[in-house]
Amino acid sequence: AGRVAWIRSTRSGGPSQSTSENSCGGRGARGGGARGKHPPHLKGREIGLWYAKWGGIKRSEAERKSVRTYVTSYFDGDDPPEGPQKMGKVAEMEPDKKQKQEQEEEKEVKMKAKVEPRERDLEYLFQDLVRKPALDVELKSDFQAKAENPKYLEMLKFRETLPSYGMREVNLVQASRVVVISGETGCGKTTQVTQFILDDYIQRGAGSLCRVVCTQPRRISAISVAERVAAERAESVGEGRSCGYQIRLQSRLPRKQGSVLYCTTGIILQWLRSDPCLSSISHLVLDEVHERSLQSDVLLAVVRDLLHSREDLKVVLMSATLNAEKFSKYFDNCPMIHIPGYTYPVEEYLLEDVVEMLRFRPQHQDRRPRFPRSFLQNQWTRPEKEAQEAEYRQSWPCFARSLRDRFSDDTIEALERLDEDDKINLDLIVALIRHIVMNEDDGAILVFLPGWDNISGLNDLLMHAPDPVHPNTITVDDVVYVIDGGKIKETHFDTQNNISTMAAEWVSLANAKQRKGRAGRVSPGKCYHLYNGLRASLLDNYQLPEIQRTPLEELCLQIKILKLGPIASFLRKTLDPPSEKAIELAITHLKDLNALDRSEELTPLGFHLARLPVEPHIGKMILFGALLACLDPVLTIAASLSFKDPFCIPLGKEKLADHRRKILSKNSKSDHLTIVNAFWGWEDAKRRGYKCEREFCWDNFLSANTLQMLHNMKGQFAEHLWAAGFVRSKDLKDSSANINSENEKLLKAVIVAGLYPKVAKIRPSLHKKRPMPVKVYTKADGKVCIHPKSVNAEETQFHYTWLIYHLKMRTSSIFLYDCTEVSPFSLLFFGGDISIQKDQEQETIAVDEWIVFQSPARIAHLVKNLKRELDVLLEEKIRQPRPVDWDDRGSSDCAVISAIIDLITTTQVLFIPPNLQLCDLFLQKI
DNA sequence: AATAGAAAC
Repeated sequence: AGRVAWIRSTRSGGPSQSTSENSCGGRGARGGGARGKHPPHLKGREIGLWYAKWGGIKRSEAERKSVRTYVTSYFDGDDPPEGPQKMGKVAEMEPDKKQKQEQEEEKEVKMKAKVEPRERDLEYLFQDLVRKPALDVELKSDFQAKAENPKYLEMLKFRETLPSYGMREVNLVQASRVVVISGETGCGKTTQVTQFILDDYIQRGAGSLCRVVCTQPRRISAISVAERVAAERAESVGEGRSCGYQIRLQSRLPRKQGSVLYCTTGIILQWLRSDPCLSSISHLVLDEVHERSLQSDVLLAVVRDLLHSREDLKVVLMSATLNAEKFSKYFDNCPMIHIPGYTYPVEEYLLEDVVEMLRFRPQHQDRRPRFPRSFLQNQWTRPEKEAQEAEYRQSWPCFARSLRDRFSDDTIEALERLDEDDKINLDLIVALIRHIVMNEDDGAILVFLPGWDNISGLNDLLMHAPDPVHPNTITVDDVVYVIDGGKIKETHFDTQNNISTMAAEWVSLANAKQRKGRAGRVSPGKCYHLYNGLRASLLDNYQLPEIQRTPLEELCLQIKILKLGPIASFLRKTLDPPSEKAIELAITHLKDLNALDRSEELTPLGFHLARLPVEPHIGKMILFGALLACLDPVLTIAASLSFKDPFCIPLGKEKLADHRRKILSKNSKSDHLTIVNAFWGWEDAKRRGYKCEREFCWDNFLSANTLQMLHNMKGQFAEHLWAAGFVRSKDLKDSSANINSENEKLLKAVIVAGLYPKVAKIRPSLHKKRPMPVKVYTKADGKVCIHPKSVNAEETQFHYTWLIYHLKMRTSSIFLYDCTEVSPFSLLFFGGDISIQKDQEQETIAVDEWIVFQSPARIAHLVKNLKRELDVLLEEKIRQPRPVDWDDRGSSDCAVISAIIDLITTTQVLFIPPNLQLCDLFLQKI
């Protein structure tokens, strides 16, 4: 033994990886241009509808109109299928206004109707699984030919050793509409079940009737499983083959009939928008349902309803063994198949065993006076956890007594001491690693720790340890020893205080089992759990499902656009529904955002927000970026907020990385603009060649992979905006969409437009001589902290007293993870409702009665009027998406928007009373 | 003065 590595614990227990192979064009397989082919921006059902109209199928005028209306619900206008409407046509379209209005009304009706009869008539267009006898024959003979293929046979020899292989005869999948297959990692169910289904059809000469889609929770697994399956079939992945994959922005699609597609769960949820019956799928296999991801829980609920209308659809749920029954019950006690897993035996040890074996005696970590445990504990402990802790403390004396006949008194005392401290004892882990290195056989050691601070701490300890044990890279197959720290970081959503939280919690039994399994992949192994027997007996079987731990805004919009019925009644149908309070909070929030109206229907804004693959706030920012012609940088910010920022902070280089970020911020006092600067820098470096790119990333602690992913996501957003009619070109660099892209103040205003009301107030430090960090407050939480990773964390000088942020989370305190300093004007024009007050000789203007500025009433009224005009204009733009015509300075849109942009851009301070110049500016612009 | 993980036609 001599190698050790740790990984941040995750629900799935695996080290995180991300791929972002170049996928410019992701869906590029569909080249446009060829005459008679659908335009490339159409997707799913829209393609079918396009062919229905343009592909020569004859239909009556009335039907044609209805089809068109459906399409126009997103692709507004009567333009030729080559692209979105051209601006030059606007004038000619004027007389059509009345017709447009009718279409609007018809759309309303359609959005409310659950199943539109005419839509059902069109269903056959998507019923792609029409039997093709020639294909059946071809597939069958191909399959028979494989029996001679040495590569295939060699693979088959391996496949036959998998536990799953034994179940290929059990054709319950065909006999029952829903089946739960349970089995542990390594039994091969993910790769084999899909193939058994497909090969069964092929052998029966019905290959063309089979299209298996298998969902995966992670992008990485969708790709690697697809590649594995293709290899087992002695094929390559993709085009025209029997196996392929699709993930966001990247796909290698197999032939449509007689094939297996591996995709991420989100892809299927997107498919449902254009094809609510999944009519082209014969078999839907949902893998890893036991992980209880938000998306898989939602898809389960959708599929359960779908089974009423799709009598021919077969559904397979694949789960770990522990809770397979729960899924069977959810699907009307459907049959279950269990596949025994084969792994090498792993010996398990609990904390008492480890302490006794090492004769470990904890040192007091420091000389701090010891506070009672209850005081040290997180002050926001949830009630369930509180009850569990009470039970633990109550049972401890009895448990300690039971240890006496097997363990020494010193060990029991050590256990009590370890218990006083809520933290993971790193000295114990070092001692255990040393023990394994000295006394056990060779093999890699994998340590599960809940967070960065433990990892960094253990790294330091090991680097300075006298024995030659240093962290190293290991592979899955190297692992023989697993040290399970027993904790896992979990986010929750605290509905009481309306805030997301993250804290280290005890693992679940499922987590512990998964971690243990890592030790027995290639040989017998050992697993050391760093919690005692009493704790082990109190662990939950599973973590709470994600749907109960997360804010629900985005999901609510999805439910609306998928027309799954009233939000609350749909959510109540899920396997473990979220609390009524959480649902209510999300709906209220969406109403405040003007995404839902009073009867919980999508507003025009809500409709566009639901179509964009981002959270509603970020979606709003994207729309404003398009309308205010600063598209490119705003898309960078949006992509980064909805994925992750591109910065890396390597162990031990935190200070340097902070410093480089600060330089990239160019004194903008904005994390968001820092990302924009980094992205532009990267694009520039990339243009100068691969070496420059690498150097730029290295120097600035940037991840090229993440940047590439952000780039691809930006392209996807731009495509959406173009398809919806908000911009003229698909190209996000198009000059008409970027007139204001260099305008820092306007960019900040657009960030406000998107993220409002996530606002914090800065209270400048009063020490004029010695600059002190500022104090920051929010309306709902009182004092909060700027996260140390933010470029504003140590900032002492601000121009304004307001910050806008996106992510706020309660960990050790409440942190704003990202923020941008913003001006009063941006809050006035892009924030909430304005009110004007006059009390005690003081005239003020306030946004949502919290953000208050002093202002002469005359100016306040001007601001309020201008804001009202802006709101009307923006609403109109969103209801009928059209790019702003920046060339026509006389048009009313241009005048109002230009006035506001001028104000935001040119005015340093709002109130220099009495500011005649400012008034003139208003009057002139209005 | 601190950084669980995953995901979108």
